[in-house]
Amino acid sequence: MSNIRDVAKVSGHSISTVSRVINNQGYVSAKTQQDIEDAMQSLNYQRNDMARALSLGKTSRVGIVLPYINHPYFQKLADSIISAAFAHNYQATLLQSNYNQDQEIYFLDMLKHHAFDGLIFTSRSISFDKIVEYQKFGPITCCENTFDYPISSAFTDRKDSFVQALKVLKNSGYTHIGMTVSRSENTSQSALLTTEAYREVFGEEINDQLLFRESRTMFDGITATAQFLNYDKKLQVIFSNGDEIAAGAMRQLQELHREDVEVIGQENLPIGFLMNFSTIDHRLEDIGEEAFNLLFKDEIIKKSIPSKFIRRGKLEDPTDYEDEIDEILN
Amino acid sequence: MSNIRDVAKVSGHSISTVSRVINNQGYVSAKTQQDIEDAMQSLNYQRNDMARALSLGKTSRVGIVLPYINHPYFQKLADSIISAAFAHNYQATLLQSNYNQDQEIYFLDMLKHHAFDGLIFTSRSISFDKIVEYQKFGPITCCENTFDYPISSAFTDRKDSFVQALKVLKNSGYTHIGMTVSRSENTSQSALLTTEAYREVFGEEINDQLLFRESRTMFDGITATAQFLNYDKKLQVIFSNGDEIAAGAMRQLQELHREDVEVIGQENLPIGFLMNFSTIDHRLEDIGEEAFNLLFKDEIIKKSIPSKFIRRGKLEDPTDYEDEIDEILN
DNA sequence: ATAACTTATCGAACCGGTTCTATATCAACA
DNA sequence: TGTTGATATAGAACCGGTTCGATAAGTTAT
Repeated sequence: MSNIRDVAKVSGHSISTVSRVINNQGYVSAKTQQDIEDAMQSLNYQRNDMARALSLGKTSRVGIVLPYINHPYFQKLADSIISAAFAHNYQATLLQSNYNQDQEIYFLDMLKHHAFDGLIFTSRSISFDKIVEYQKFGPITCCENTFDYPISSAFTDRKDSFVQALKVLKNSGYTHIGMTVSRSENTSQSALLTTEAYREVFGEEINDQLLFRESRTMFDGITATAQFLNYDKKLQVIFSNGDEIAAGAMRQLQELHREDVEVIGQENLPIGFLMNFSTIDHRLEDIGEEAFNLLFKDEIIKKSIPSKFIRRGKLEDPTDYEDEIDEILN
Repeated sequence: MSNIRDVAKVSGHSISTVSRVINNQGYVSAKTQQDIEDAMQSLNYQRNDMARALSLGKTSRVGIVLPYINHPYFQKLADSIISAAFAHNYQATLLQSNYNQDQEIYFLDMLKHHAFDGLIFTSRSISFDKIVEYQKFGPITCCENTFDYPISSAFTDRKDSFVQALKVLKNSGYTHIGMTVSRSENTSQSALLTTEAYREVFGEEINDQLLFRESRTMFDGITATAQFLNYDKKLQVIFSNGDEIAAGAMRQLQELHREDVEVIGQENLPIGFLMNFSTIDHRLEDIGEEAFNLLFKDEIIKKSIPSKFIRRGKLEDPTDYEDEIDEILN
């Protein structure tokens, strides 16, 4: 494998001139250009991006930290980050943490070691303080509310969107509501926000029997549905923490011939359209794109993106079917 | 930012000795070790992985070329490659091609430019010859049959699995079958294999009205279903080219109250379980893992992985529910 | 006593780029 | 005719690691 020095030698020009030819930048005469191109050709020269990265102090790569790669929520978010990165000539690498703190710190160390130009946390288990501590090694943004911490972020106001959806339910006269929430120790506290929103709208704590914790997969949706119906035969709504959980709930309701129960999911995945349940669209496409764009801004910016309640089934709004299809396919 | 030379100077030892301490390898006395660690501490030294990569000639990264990031098939495949890579201390970067040949060549050029140690094609639009041409720049594997080309690969024998599934249908007395196939110009020719399998099992060409081409999303499943039923009211089976297409078909069948029609998907995604249709599991987890492992073998290896027909609905087999859940969740 | 190892360390070369500074030529301008 | 600015090129320093070869001291075996 030949390098820039070989090309310089063979072409009879200097290294810096060869560099200028490679980068097509600066003054080079037509003849010199030709000499050098001939030399590159005959030596079968290929530039080395590793050396380039070292010299420039820039990798053109960002890391995306996510707890689970095979989870629809994070897949959708990661997709939008990757697309935004690609549009700016950056490559993106997926880093699965399993919500393991050591693993997350390992990824932060990769930033410290210049393996990436920046890091995006879609979710995390470590504290914001830890992230702040690592900011001196490179830019970091989060896809969740970072409150008073000096960390750029793009996120939806989850509590607000929960309150809105619950108000729709309340106004429609629904009172028997079961809720599923994610891992309670999750630092993003979306579990906490869910119960807070319930309290705010209905003026009381949700009954513990109608709250299903640690919900993550469609099987949790199945289990939760069974639990709710076992406790309350008059159940009217299942408010779940994700479309895949909602899908599990839908299936279980069909199994038990309780299609009268309304289901609400989150994230607006295609399955919600297929199985015809309502969902809260947290605009992950926008969040991912923003999270990338904020990475290289000089100031700390926090961008709150409004979510959208998509009503289907009995809650259905008169909406344009074509629009909805476009929405789902992006 | 301090470097290894600074550490050497401050600690009063040589660069090579510092390097040995950093890598915890080779002879270093206890006192020297301490001196150097103190110096690293006081200088807040952090190693630079870019320089390391250049010096070692190894990036510890692989690229995964896939046409669409937000497609369940490729997501599942990419997940398994990323996991396998991570287990071997490699990072993986997703490279979306949109089946654009220039884009695919751009990714091959990245391999040439040492941006990756290897490249995995989950699917492609360029010819195998082009891939062979680039092998001199680094290892490349494919997730499809590479036939006589000297390219390592992990794949399922699709035609064989199609034949098997169709035989099950034939033996059960089904004859009115609609089929959806992917983009016809797809070099992986899975579209061609589908119609070949039909011919082999039923001894005749499939009726063109019962063949839906360019099928990719659940909306294609909806459209195809409408087309099939419009042509043949006695339709019994929809044999689709993916679970998301099958899901669209299921939804449309429900809409039209034609739940009597059986649907067969491919890939064994959770949605198949949720909506209760049969599917061909092409073992993407195994294919992805193998595709990574083959990357760094010295010889060309082609690994055919048997697929599995998962019967649900009217085709259901007595299977263990628990096992199935494990399967879906991995 | 000396050969043969093991342990410990250093210096220099190397990986392959980018970029700053210096130098030189030539044309245009006053 | 000297000054200025654009064009063209070279050389060296720099980015920050790894590693080979040389040297030397201490230990063990014969």
